Amino acid sequence: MPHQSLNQLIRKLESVTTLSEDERNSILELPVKLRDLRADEDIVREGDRPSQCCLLVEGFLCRYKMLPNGTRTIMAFYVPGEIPDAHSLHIDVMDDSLGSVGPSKVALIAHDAMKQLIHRHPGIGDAFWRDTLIDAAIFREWIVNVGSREAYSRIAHLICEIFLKLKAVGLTNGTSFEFPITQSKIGEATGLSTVHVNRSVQALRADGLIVLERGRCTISDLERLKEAAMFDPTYLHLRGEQRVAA
Amino acid sequence: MPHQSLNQLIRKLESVTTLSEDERNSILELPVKLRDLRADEDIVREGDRPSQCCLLVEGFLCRYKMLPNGTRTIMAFYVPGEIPDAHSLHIDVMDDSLGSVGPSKVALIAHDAMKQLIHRHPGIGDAFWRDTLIDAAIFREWIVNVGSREAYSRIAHLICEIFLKLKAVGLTNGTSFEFPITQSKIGEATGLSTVHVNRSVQALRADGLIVLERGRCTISDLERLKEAAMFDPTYLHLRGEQRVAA
DNA sequence: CGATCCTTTGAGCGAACTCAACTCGGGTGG
DNA sequence: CCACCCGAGTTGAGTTCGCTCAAAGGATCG
Repeated sequence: MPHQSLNQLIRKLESVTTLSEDERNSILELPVKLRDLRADEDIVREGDRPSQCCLLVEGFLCRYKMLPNGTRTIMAFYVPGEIPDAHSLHIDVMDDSLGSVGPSKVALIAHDAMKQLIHRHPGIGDAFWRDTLIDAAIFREWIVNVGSREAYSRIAHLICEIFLKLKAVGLTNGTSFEFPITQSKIGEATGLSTVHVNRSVQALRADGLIVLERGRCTISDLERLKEAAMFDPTYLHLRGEQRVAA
Repeated sequence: MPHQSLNQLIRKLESVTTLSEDERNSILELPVKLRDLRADEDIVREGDRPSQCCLLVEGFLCRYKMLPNGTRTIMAFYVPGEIPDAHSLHIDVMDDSLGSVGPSKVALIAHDAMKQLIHRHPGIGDAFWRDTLIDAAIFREWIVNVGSREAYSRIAHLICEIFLKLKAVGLTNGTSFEFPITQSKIGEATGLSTVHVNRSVQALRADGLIVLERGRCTISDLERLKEAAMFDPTYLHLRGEQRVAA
């Protein structure tokens, strides 16, 4: 029996491409191994040579690097349906680490199974590639974010992005959504100190843009939040319906 | 007669993968159209839907975005042999722009020709993918750079990276190399003001790490420069020989 | 031989940082 | 069941890194 987690993957891929009935079925036949993660648990680490991919089913993951001076930089957050280490199919050594943000569930898929699937369905391979390229576009936007926006906008931008990513896979409730990212992690992702993140979040709240509480975020005024973030959704390369909503 | 520019492409691909005799020959048969660029000329812009790829032959290119407030962020520099917009084969709309840094030469290759080449030689397709994935790894490292390093280290890191990229394709002369990037562009790439770049560069010079003059850079003490940059070359995914040198 | 772009220098300012302490809520073990 | 503890959030005060504004030297090139 196909695991339900694979539906998440299908929904994700369909947020960026079109899949045929046949392709959907083949995805559902992938053999997966479920794994529960506590908060802040690593899945793969810098230097590893993984032989399987990791499909996120529940919770959030993050990609990060440590500098020799001890600072951690988060370079990406992932939401259910994504396969953050799909690139390990082509590049052997990990140059960064992948860990859970809060408690999460992942489905592990052997590289061999992935390769067979892609070989039998080049269209699915294209979908993965498209997704990987979008990931790269997101990295680029993050360079802009940490490099050129002020604290207030950086955080606003991060929230806009996560909202749209979640919305694309149907995990939002109006403008409210799960948000297990602590302020200290927001800091590691935006290049700001925890203290300054806190003050900026308070400013965003005071301006009536967001409600941010333990584990959950609600956007009070999406238009003004996007404006504050100088947010342009082009880089997410969403398909028609999703794009309009952005 | 194959254009000499294609040898550059081969050298580049061979810095990250292995090519067969046959594959090399097919690359040399690609039809290219040469184009000369003045400094700061755009090749493709945000919103474009290119129908050709751009192989850099001479000079430097950069990838950048403009924010509504007028600031420009540079997200990557490219050196001869690279095809910065190879991803346009799979993603239709550009979400950023590509322009020359100094006067440069590029070879334009139609998407159709690229697709045929890749179709006939899946190994070359893999090489392009591998290269694209390395590009993504470089974006991630740039997030770390602008997000977590201080000005002095950021600039040192940028210089280490460009040095190794040039070295991988044989465009260095000892530790000296072409460097057409102005201080104001270093600023746009590191998220620093021109003035502060200048002062940091002076500090790097004073510490005896680099000699940076109009159009050329020489590294005086690579070890100490790497240390100052907290530079770890893993993310460049160079092959054996290159890696050792790093 | 101006015109222009790049680099350099000075001075004052401000965004974000560090350090330190205190609050709050949830979980755990005695 | 309560006491404690720990992680997350919050607040204050002083500091610093990097910014802005402004102007003055070099290159380089029609």
